Amino acid sequence: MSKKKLPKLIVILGPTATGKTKLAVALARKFNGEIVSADSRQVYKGMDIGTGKDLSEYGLSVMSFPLRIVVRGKLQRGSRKTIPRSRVTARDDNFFVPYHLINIINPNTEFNVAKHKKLALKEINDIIRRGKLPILVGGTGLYISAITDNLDFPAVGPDKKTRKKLEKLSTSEKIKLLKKLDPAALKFVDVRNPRRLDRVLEVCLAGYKFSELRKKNKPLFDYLQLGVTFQKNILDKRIDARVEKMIKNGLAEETKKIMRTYGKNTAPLQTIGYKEIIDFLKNKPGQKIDLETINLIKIHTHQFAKRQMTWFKRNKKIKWIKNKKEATILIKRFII
RNA sequence: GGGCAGGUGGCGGAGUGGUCAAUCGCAACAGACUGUAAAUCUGUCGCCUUCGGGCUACGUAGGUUCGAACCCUACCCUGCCCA
Repeated sequence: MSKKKLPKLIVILGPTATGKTKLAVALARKFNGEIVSADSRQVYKGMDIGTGKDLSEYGLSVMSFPLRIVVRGKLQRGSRKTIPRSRVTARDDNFFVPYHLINIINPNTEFNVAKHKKLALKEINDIIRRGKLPILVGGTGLYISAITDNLDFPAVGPDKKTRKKLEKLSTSEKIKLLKKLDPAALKFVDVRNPRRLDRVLEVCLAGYKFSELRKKNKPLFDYLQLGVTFQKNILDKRIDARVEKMIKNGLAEETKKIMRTYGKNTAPLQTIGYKEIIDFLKNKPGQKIDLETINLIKIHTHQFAKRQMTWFKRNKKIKWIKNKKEATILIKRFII
């Protein structure tokens, strides 16, 4: 019952290329909402094409207002005629929807779940304070879970020094060390995954027990999770079309630009779409992206979408919806 | 027409008489996931199975051998070179 007292939060999730943004924007318009992104890559400035940012989906900003006006139902571009303001109406199905946590940092800035959780919480609470409905939208399962499950992150952040030290140890030495520092963690930590093992040791070496720190807290929101997806073969086709579009829109140029300004080893460039292009350019600098590379991007995105679904599938609270109508019905019922 | 190289599991590609249902990579399928998560990692991967094993397989057809993907013969196909 106390759950009813919690502020309401809508979550729109699903694998890549399913039209989450479009749906979320439409729902935001309908329910007076604002969007908070839960996407680990769209936070980066300049990574637009490859992360499928599609900022135009959010509608007309105040700035672009004079360029697209509707007069008697007809759209006029850059009309030079002075139209009395009273006669100008923005297309009321296309007004701007505020979004948050997109384009917030440069690619050379470190980012992670804990940071995202902190920022997202702030944005969500601000939206609630403004009397609007927060809509969390994205495909990064962990980031969403951090908010909905109110994951408790250990006080120790990434530490370069300990990571350097750990580099020198072999896996078996690391396991031995963990056995000594936090034997309970051995039960659930995937020691074959170096990244996981290192992180756990990082926490333990800072004087904590990873097995005790890692827990879920009481929920902060009364949330409704809506999932959008497609049958695998259809989703793959959507992905393919999207990749083609990205290439046409200049993904290669975008990649080069980031490489130039931040260096090709910038962490966020380890993103599907960018990394394949970097590999290609390494072998054939200056050449036009070939079919093989485009195909690789498609395949890697298919695999990514599958991984996303693996994550979402075990979350039984997600209500998988087919369209905006179903979403609307569920939200109406939820926000009463 | 002649010479050379080669035909192996969905693809690439090892193997060159027994320990080969066949290393490995890719794809595919399934899964894990608490500070890199579009990342990272794990399992399965000829067919059947009561999980002991059984069956069919390395271009095709024969042969040698106790035993062949591996040796021999013929044929078919592919690539390169010479006509």
